[in-house]
Parts: sequence; C-alpha cells; structure tokens
Amino acid sequence: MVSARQPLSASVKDVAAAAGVSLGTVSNVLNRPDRVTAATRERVERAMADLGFVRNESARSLRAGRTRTLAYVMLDASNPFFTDVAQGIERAAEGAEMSLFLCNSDGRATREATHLEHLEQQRVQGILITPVEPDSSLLDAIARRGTPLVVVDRIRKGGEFCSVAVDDVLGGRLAVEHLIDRGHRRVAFVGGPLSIGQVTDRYEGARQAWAAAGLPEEDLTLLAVDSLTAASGRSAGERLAGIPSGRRPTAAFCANDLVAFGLLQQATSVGLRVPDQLSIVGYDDIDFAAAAAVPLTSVRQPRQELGRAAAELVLDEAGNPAHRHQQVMFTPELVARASTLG
Amino acid sequence: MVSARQPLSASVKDVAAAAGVSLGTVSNVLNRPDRVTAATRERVERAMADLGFVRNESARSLRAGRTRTLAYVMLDASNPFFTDVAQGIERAAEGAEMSLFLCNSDGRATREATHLEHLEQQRVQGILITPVEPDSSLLDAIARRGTPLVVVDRIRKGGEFCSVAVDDVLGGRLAVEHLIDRGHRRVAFVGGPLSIGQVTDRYEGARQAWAAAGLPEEDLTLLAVDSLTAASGRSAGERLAGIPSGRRPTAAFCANDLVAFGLLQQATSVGLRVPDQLSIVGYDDIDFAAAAAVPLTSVRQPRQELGRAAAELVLDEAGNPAHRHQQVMFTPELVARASTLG
DNA sequence: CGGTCGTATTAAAACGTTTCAAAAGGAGCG
DNA sequence: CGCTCCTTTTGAAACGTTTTAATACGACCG
Repeated sequence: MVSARQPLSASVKDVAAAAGVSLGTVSNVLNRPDRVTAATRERVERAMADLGFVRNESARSLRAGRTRTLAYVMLDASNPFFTDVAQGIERAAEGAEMSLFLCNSDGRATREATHLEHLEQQRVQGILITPVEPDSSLLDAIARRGTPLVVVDRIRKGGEFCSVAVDDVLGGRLAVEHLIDRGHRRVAFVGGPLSIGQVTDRYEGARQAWAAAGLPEEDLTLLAVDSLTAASGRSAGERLAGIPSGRRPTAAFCANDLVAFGLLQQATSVGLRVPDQLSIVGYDDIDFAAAAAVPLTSVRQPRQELGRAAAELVLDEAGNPAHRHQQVMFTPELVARASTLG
Repeated sequence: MVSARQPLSASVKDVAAAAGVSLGTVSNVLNRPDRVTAATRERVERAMADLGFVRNESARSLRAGRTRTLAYVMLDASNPFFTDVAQGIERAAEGAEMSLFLCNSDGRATREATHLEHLEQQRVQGILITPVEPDSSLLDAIARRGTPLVVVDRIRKGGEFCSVAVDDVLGGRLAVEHLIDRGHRRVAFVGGPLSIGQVTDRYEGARQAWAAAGLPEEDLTLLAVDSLTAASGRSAGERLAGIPSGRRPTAAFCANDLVAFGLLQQATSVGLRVPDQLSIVGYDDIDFAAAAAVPLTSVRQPRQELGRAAAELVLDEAGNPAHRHQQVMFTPELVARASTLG
C-alpha cells in the first residue's frame, strides 16, 4: 500500500522504526542483503515499499565520498556528430553501471563554465568534454583538483588529462586529395571560426594536400564563416555564387556536414548544379549526409568509437591507481558520393 | 598559488583553518557575503583559492534539502526533434539559474527506469520526460512521491502531473488532407510501433481526414515498422516498391522525418521518382527536412516552445505552492515542399 | 551447564554543508 | 565609565546515509 503524496520524506530512520529494527539494519538490507536474515529483510523491504522510501543520493555520496555518475559536456547537441559520440559514451557508461548526464554548452564558454562548475561540485566520477576552447586553463584546474577528465575530439598534449580525437589534418588531406584526383584546380575551404582547432586542422590538411600536388597556393581559397551551422553554409554559398564563374572554385571542402548542407541548399537554389558546377565535400559523415539532396561526399569519423574510447579512459582514471594519461588518435576515412562524382 | 594534485579534498573546515576564522564564517562568505566584513571575506576567498576549495554539492543539498538541477530524459537523442526540445528546456533552465542534465533512454524502458531511479535519488528539482510508455505507473509513483514531473510530447489526462504536447491527431489530419488535395487516392501510413502514442495519434488523424473525404478505408494502407528511424524507412521503402505499380500507394505519410528520409532514399535508389511516382510527407520538420534529396513536405511542431513550456511548468510546480497541474496542447502546421509538389 | 564461536543486529561516529541561537566586539550615548 | 544596541563572528546541531566496532543471541561442544 502506497500512501498519497508523501513528499520524498521517508528516511532510513523512518523505515527502521516502521520495521522495528535499527537503522543500521536497514542500511544492511540496502548494501549487504546477505548479512541480514530473510525474515527481517522482508519486513524491512515491506516497510520501504509502504513508506515510498527513496535513497537519498546526496547523503550516500557524501558519506561514500564518490558518486556513480559520468558527465559529457557537448559542444553542440544539435549536431548529430556529437549525439553519436554521446551514444558511444552512454554504452560504455551503462556497461560500468554508471549514469551518464549530458550537458550542452552550445558553443558558449560561459555556459560551459557553469556546467563544469556544477559537475565538479557534484563530485561526478568523471567529466568528458568537447570544449569550446581546449587550451582553457579551466580544464587543467579541474584535472589538477582531482576529477578525472577526458577531452573528446581534440588532442591536447602535455596536459594533465587524456584526450581522444580523430586525425583532422589527415581528414583534410583526404578530402582535398580526392578533389584534386577528380580534377579540381580551384577549391574553397569553407569553415570557421579559425579559433576552433578542428577547423584549423582540417584546413591545414587541405593545404598540405594542395602543396603536395604542387598547386598554386592562391587557388585554395579560405571562405571563413563564423559558426559550423547550415546557416553559415548558406551564407558561404551566397558569397561563392557571387564570384564570376571563370574564377569561382569548382569545389568546396566544408569543415563539417552541417555547413556542407547549407552550402548545398544555397547553391542549388541559385541554380548552381552540384556536382557539375560545384562539387562539395563535407566532414563527419553524419547519417543525413547520404540522404542529402545530392548525397554528400564526406570524411567519416568513428563517432561511437570515439565516445567509447573516451569513456574507457575516464573510467580507468577513476578506478585504476596506475592510470597513465594518454592521447588516442583515430583515423578518418573518405566516403565518396554523388556530390563529387560528376 | 595552487598546489599540485590536491584531490578535491579541501573542506570548509580547512578553509576556515587556513583563513583563521570559524567554519560558520566561511559559510557566510559563500552564502551571505554581505554579512561579512570586507577584510575577512577577502582573507577567506584567498584561502579558498589557495586550497582549491570546491563546494561539495552533496553536503550542500543534503542540508538544504534540495538541488539546483533539472533533468530531461530524452526518448532518442539522435533525433533532432528531441535535441531541439532540449534546447528550449535548456534556455528556460538557464533563465531560472538551474543546471539541466540530459539523459537518453534511447527508447528502452529499462534504461529509462534506471535514469529515473537515479534522478529521484539525486533529488533533482524536477524531471522532464518524453517517456517510452507514458502510461507507466512509474511516472505516477515518482510524481506522487513528490518530484515535480512533466511529460513532454504526450498528453496524459488525469495524471498527477503536467503534460505538454502538440496535437498529433490534427497533424496527421493536416498531412493527409494535403495529400488528398493533391489528388492522391491511395496512401500509405508508415510508422510504428503502434504502442507509441505519437504514432497512433498521427495515424488516427490520417484516418479521420480520409474518412472525412469519403474515401474507402482500404485505400489508406498501414505500413507498420518497428522503430522511427531511417533504417525502418528504408525497409518500408522496399516493401512499398514491391507492390505492383497499379496497386501501389501514390503517396506515403511517415510518422516522422527520419522514417521519411529512409523511405526517400530507398525509393530513389530503386528508381521510384519522388514526388511523381511517390509523394512523401514527413513529420517534425527537422532542419534537415528542407535539405533532403527531395526537400521534404513535413508537419512542423513548435519544438523549442514545447520545451520552454514544459520547463516553465516544472519550475512552477517546484516553486509555487498554488501550482495546478495542466495539460498544454500546441498546434502543428504543414510545410509543403517538393516531395509532394509534383 | 559453562564456555566458545559464529551470526544477526545495534549504536555511534563520520562525511561537509547550512543555519540559528548565542557570544563577542565596537560604537554611540548618557 | 557603564549601558544599550548593532554588526560581525562563533559554536553546535542537523541533514540521511554508510561503516565499524561492539553487543546480543543462539547453537554447538565438551
């Protein structure tokens, strides 16, 4: 029998009183059920059900000194890339009987800082984060104070924490090598802001491939945008369409798929045929890439793997005294589709 | 000066000792800085910085009896619809100076139950949830025990909690009325599982529109799939393509955009022209809908609004003793695009 | 029947905060 | 100089759990 609206009040003490045992026995039922006789255990469990007892995790973790929680602070929850990473983390967390809390910084350093502060105060067992600014001393401070922390999708050498990423320079190289192979001699890199490491790395890879092919530097244009969203892609598309066709790049390499989507939409809407007049390469190979107006050539990253690896590192740091920080780098892969295959 | 690797150990007591004041004073600096003289406040703050003091939220909320946290248990974090809802919640939470934790049940009742159990134990200030099974007694039990709870994207009348949703029956009607207007007389509804209320409501709306137009019941086919994913959409596409063209539906109304994407992909790949041979209507109008291979006609829901409204209700319940449970229903809207405009 | 041993239960301490009543300082005033 | 009245600071209690050492209780054995 459950009573109505008993606002989460029953404590171990109440249960003990109701069951006619001591408070310690109730705790034993909860934590070492084998040490308690079947009859009393039953009586206690009955009392817990009657009173609607719910363990108070604050008290539990205060006493225990640790929680059963992991958290992932996402850079952009509306980007499927990050939700896939999160899913990889979730699976690993579940395997370790941990709860995973997702926080979204939405690309804003202030919101990120707030989340981090709360998480640290909550004494979560580990923090995974794709940071707005990976060089922020905030991260070092947190790691130094003792919360296991792993940076996801960015490598940070020499830090006091692990990091896991995919080789973005290589990814950029793959993308542009592909375009060069397809005969393109004027290419635009569309991405930004340049303060984001993922962007600069992919750009760097693009430039390496360009240089390696002996092509003139000025024919690899940088088309800077201020966020990695479809809206930015559309604005880049406008600028691109405004260039006279004789000088216009014949292909664009976008820093992620969302930008590529926007660019594709805009280009199509002003009558630029993709891939004939403009080839497009995206990055991430999110599930939607294959379903785009023109199926998108993209650089695939092992998203779930990335998450899983990160979770394993943070769990290792939390549980293994012999833990050593490490930097794990995955390899991306080009997936060619119609947007570059005229 | 920050010492190296002082694992989150400094407590209020340590700070007090370092600053040469009592523990109560440190607490005052933290909670009522105006009641403490500038000089001592400075001294205490200095000590906190030196020791790397981080407030222990477990102890704080144990004593205070409540937390500053909201949680949203998402049905499917990889569906952009839900991340947009989450963004609406996040904005509202931020306005109320609350942290928002996102949990992903991934459509599994067991994982959902685990998350709910942890959240209740954590004494979060409120739970928002798009449940796997809205009629589950688990939800009632939680509400009855006193944690404010709001069901998102589903209406549940007579419950002990608020709910917020969009009129799915109307949405289904809009979609099918549109198809009838465009001249379609054989239509398939693609969705499932039928245990999901959103699916049955949209189907119900479709049937209402069909009946209202006086069309024969058997010409509105149900194409059941077992999840609302692109993969399911592709399998439905195979089945659809297998029907001889004389009897094949000329249009499909999909229970959400992900299914519509899959269907579109599959149809295109077997040479069915969209919209000429098969028109498609999706549901949710996620951002990718407009960027699809054939831009997708879809039923738009006020996603962020939905989240914001839900968050406001849960905050009201948490803070306002005069709170009354209510059911809020939003109105959807059809957005016509190329996938139905031959 | 006394002693020993093993099991089941209990009582008390501890975790790190917040809060509240009480004490300690000072300032102002007669 | 003594008194009152503020303001600032202090000390102790309380939040709900877990844990550990101690106790109670039988049972078994000699």
